[in-house]
Amino acid sequence: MNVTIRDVARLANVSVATVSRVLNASAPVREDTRVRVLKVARDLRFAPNSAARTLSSRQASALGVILPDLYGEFFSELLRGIDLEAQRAGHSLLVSSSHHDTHGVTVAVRAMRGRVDGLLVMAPELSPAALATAIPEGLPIVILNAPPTPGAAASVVVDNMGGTRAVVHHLVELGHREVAFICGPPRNTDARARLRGYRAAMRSAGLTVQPEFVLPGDFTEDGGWKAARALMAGAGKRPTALFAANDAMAVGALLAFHEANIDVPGDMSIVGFDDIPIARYVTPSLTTVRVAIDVLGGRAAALLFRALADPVNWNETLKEVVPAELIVRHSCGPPRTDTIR
Amino acid sequence: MNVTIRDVARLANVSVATVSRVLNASAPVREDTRVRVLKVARDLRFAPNSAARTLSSRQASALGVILPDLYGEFFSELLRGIDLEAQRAGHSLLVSSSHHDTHGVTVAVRAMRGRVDGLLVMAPELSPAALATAIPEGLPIVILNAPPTPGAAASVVVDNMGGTRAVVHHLVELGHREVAFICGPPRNTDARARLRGYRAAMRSAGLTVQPEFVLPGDFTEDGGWKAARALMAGAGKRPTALFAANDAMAVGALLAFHEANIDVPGDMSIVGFDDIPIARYVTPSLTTVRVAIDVLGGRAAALLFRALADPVNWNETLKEVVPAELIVRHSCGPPRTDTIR
DNA sequence: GCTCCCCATGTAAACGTTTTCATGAATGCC
DNA sequence: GGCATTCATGAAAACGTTTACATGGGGAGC
Repeated sequence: MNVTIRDVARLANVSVATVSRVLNASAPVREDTRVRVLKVARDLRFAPNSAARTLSSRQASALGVILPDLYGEFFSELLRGIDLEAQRAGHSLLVSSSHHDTHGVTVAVRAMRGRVDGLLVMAPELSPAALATAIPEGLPIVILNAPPTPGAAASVVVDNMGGTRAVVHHLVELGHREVAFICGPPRNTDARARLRGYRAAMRSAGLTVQPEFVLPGDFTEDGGWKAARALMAGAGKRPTALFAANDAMAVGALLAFHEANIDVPGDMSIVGFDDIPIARYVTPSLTTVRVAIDVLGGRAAALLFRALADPVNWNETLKEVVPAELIVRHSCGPPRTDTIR
Repeated sequence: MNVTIRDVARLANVSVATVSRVLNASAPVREDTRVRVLKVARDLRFAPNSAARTLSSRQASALGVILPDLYGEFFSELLRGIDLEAQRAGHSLLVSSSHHDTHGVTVAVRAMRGRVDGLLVMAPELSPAALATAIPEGLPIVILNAPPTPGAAASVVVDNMGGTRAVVHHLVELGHREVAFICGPPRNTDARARLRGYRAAMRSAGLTVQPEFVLPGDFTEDGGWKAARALMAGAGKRPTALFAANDAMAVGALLAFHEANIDVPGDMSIVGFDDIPIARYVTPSLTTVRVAIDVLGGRAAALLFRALADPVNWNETLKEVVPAELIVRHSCGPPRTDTIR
């Protein structure tokens, strides 16, 4: 490397200890030596070596973020929320994505060992047990969108149940009886919770869910498009409303219906989930469930900082639920009555 | 921290050097001791401390990424491309965003000192000179979407000129004479290049640009929406086509016209720039300029790795241009003729 | 059977900080 | 004016690795 604290010390005629004290304000230093050291440091464009500092002080000033993917607005919003909170605390972000299986997560976690103070892990496709084996001891961890895992300091989850209930309620109030659902990836925790919520809400509304109205999906636009096509190709009765487990799929479905000249919301009502930024800009603007994704990320980071600040008490795992609120826009309406059709 | 290489060495009855050799395969080790060490390491769930390793080997196995922001699909795509390439090389990513001014970039760069092997910097609002003062010596740097900066190993830019030329050409061929333009942030390099490209292409098509048809914008959906509103509120003649400097603004404009019952592409043609994933899913699907944003990121990372592998030759700054290709979808058509109107 | 060499391993010195402990000077107290 | 106390500073030991160098043993070549 380049210029070290030794160089600064030598040129300022002090010991390295004093330089360190000046730079970190960790102990009182006489004013004149302070300015002298500062001047030399600036002249030399000295920047402390973070690796050495981390090693010595056992403080990395960095958070690790492990994500399953980076595709789409959901993750950029999440990351944005985390970054904002981390930056406020003067921490950097170590990001690692594309980890779908236990092995991938394990490797990513290992790579972060020693360079982060804590971990934010989102691994919606891993079972809590699998996740538990992947995470190291001795490092505070906050789990995103998954139930509290043994060994984790905290977890923050979205109120999928509340959100789905609100959606189904809204559709039923509009008069819909036949509501189809596009699932997310089969092993994704959020996706499963939303499917469960949909089923439960339908049941409690006294409606039955036709098996052919539950369509497979994968959280991508293309997946939503395909599901909508499958729905249209279906032989039986067509539903009057379609509930997609996330916004990306809802947007894809919107396109499929548009291509098929099926009017939304006239002939088909569509609802999404997440309220990604683009949701209000598609036509018709998407009725969806608002999850403040950036807030979700920020909350998680804040929880992690709390665990960091007070290392004693994170044996009691705490769980936070981020609210999910129905946002009514223009992609839903009453079902067209049969007489008109 | 927890278990160190010393613990492994002691339990395996070898020296720490041997453990290191086994774990890194950096020198031949007898097979039986190798498996013994490996077994102990696994039993102890040993994970080497990255900070120590970095300090000692002067190899961080990490790349720093400095971004102006994280909002929207552009950045998540960029990050995705970078992450993919970095992961292939076994490197982690240190991400820092929200740096709009020289000071912010300087701070971010300092925080990365010693924990990364190289830097990927996107600071489109900084002048090359300002950028030059912010970047440290001795660290390979690749600049994204900005001209080569003194001190940088390489830069990769988008072919803004080619892209804008193709757009204007396409519109002119359709018969448009009055093409408005929504600018990006005034100090953003890409935004400026696109504005320049638009003006140049209009001129070479023999068309004049009316001053009131050049609208301020900020690269956000809301900015595009506002610009479109301003256009509609304008007293004079209305253009027949609108070219937005990025997709997000085009999407916002689309909404504004939809709200005002102005048919796109019937009454107004719209073009964007970037081809973010959502572009094909809005209605009408957006004609735009495809910039493979993930490829852009991947390319930049690859360039950085090249500079890393061969530290001798990056005094000759190299520049790479990512092509920009017109993608015709459904948001453009011929202008409605006056007689019909 | 002697020498040479190679191979596996150990020893110890980096790497660049922070931090504990020691030291000496200056100050305050009686 | 001597003694306790505070205060600024320096010396040196961590922190957990990697790696240059040293060392010993065993096999090959004659």
